[in-house]
Amino acid sequence: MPQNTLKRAPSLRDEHKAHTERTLRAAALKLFASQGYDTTTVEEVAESAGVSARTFFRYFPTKESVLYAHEHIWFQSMTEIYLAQPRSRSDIEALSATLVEFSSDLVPRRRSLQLYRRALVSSPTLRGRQQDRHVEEIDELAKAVAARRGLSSHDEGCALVAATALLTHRRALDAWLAQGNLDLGEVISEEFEILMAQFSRRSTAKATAAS
Amino acid sequence: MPQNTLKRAPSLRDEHKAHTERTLRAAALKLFASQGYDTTTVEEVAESAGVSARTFFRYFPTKESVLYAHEHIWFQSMTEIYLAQPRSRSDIEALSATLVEFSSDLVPRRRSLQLYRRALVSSPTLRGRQQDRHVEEIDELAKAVAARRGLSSHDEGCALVAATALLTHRRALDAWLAQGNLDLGEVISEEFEILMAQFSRRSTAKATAAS
DNA sequence: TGTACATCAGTGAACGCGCGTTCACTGATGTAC
DNA sequence: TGTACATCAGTGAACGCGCGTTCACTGATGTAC
Repeated sequence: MPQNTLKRAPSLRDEHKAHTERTLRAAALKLFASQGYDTTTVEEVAESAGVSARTFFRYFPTKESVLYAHEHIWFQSMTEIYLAQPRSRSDIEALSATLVEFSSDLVPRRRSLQLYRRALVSSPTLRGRQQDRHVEEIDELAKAVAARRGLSSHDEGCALVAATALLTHRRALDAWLAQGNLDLGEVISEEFEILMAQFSRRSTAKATAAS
Repeated sequence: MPQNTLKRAPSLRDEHKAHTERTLRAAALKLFASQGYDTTTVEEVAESAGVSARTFFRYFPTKESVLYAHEHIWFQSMTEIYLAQPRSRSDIEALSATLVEFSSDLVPRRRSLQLYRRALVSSPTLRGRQQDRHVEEIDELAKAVAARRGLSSHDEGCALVAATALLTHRRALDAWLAQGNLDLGEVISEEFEILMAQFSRRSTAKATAAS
């Protein structure tokens, strides 16, 4: 009973297990990206990782789940950065700054993000799950915005700001993944500039009229 | 060969066919909403419509497709309303007005929209497809925004405006469907007010500081 | 260090399930005369 | 109006496919002594 599961030297078995899991994840990501998610069978992924299909399901309850790990961690740390932004910044400015700051965590993961993106394009099912994560993220971020504003619960305004910011972030991310050698921080920053410019249209309209 | 498929008095056969299709659509929507999409089989839908499963696939190539018909029409007519907005309005204002104006087309469809919403909640697959339609809509709307601005092709600004507006519209629609007796036009109008208020945060911040 | 037993990662085979297809057919509706 | 044939909506049965589960097993790693 005093099984001591908390800390233990990683035994040979444990290491082997971890290795199998990593290999399966890598094989899945690679195949899903290159062949398409729906057209790749679990059988193929398992084979490519050198194990049987049966073993795949010992590691992952579903075909999808092989793609998702520690997705919540990044979001939590992003929220912390947001709440540490100086009060002088507006919500949108603070969000922009947060996401720019956070971009350094994303840059090293570029290759995996690209593969994941490709898998996403290939499969409506996957896009459904992605959509669900977005909804969760909007909700969490809305709470953070509310907290920064000193509200006890998040109102529609907070939700709209959160949703718009994440939308903008995603577009920036897509552009960065699609193009060659861009600085992610800059891309995000510019994307937010464009967004904000849309809401001071009147001045732009004037400028157009004046020209 | 002169088959004359264009116009013809709807024969008994044709009417029967149309009736079967409508019955299948209605049965599917009802069952998907009440039992969940993924947990309802094509078999059940067919049975509920009084035909065999085999017949279902004569009408619809996939289980999903039973839910979708004339989705493109509404969007096109919305675009027309948008382009007819007075030039004095900013893009966002024009979009808000357009969607408010268009809401009268949505009100009579409330019941079906509600059922569809419920089906959507039950299934990631369906949300994936929904997401895809959103992407298409953003793209089409972005073109309209570009046209109104006098641009030949749509830039990132147009896309962001379109995406944000549709996001706002969807949130308003959700609220309207969830709640009791609201006026859809008003809900949309208010939602856009809230959105625009988020981007003049500085004044709000001042107000907060002054209090 | 060595032996005996326990645990547990990995496996093969068979199965259930629901989507979607293929084949061969029935019977009602439509059409030609 | 009536008869003979053509068309076509609907069907049952069998099948392929891939996800995910269940069962009974093997063999390597870990542990107790």
